[in-house]
Amino acid sequence: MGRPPCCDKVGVKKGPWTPEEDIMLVSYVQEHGPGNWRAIPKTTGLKRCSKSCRLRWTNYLRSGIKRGSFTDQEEKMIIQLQALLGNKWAAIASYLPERTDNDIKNYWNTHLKKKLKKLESGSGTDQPTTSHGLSHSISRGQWERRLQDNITTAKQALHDALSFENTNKQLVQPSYASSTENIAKLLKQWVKKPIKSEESSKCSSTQNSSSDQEIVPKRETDLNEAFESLFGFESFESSINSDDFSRSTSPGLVNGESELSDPNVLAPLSVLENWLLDDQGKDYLTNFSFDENPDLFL
DNA sequence: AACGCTGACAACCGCCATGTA
DNA sequence: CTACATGGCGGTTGTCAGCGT
Repeated sequence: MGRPPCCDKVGVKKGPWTPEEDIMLVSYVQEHGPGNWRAIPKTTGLKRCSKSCRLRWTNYLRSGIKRGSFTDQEEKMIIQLQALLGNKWAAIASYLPERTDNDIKNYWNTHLKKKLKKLESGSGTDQPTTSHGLSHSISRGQWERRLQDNITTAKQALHDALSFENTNKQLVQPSYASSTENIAKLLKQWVKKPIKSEESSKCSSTQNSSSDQEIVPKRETDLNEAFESLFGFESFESSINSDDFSRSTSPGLVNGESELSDPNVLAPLSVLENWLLDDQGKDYLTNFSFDENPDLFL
């Protein structure tokens, strides 16, 4: 007997989330906190399955999420961590607190994979590589130098990320404290898009006009009002336009909401951190035997 | 202008792990 | 111990905008 679906397929809406749905979800989380996703469709009337709600929240609505292009440092760190951990996107994301695993995964698949491939072919060597990005047919000296480079870069990136996390640990807040700002930001993007689909026109309850020029301002006004009434926004625009918007929230909160206040969850992948951050780690890696540590990367 | 192609990314699906009654 | 509910994760797909022809 297979597992039953997470929710009834009948009557469950799929596809892109509308601002109205986002507002419903955010208001639920504001009230009850994240978790108990199964209860959301029942209590809010949202026609989304619990899983979809959780994903929407963790990937787009929760606080501390940085959108937009990746910095060089982030990119470097992803490459290093991917080489170390493989496609463990959640683990990689735990070192990039402002990015979601989904974002990192997408970025890897769309950008970095190609970039690395290009670099690899551009180097002219075309040497086969292991799953950890190290070439099979290089001399021991070369291998060690490359290893040293990898370690140095990864150490630096990891150190930066961890110090960033640490500096923000004092600022522990409920993670949904600024999710209204997240949704406001999403909303702003949304109102810029002309209505194309039937879906979109349905979800915008008050409009039945035929041109974008009429639709957009009206929708913005309506939703703005809905927003203010829900969250008491004094200045909707100002929060949207805040440059440092995402950093002003609570970065460092990845999956859990009070995780950072829990000392027990501060050390993911501590073995890796040790060898990345301590000089002894280099020796550890050099002498490391996968045969003796079969479970480390599982 | 119309069409097809491609890239980017949001969202879904299926499986697995864990918690609980 | 077992069955079930729930959440988490990684892979994959669907959609849409931008671009070239």
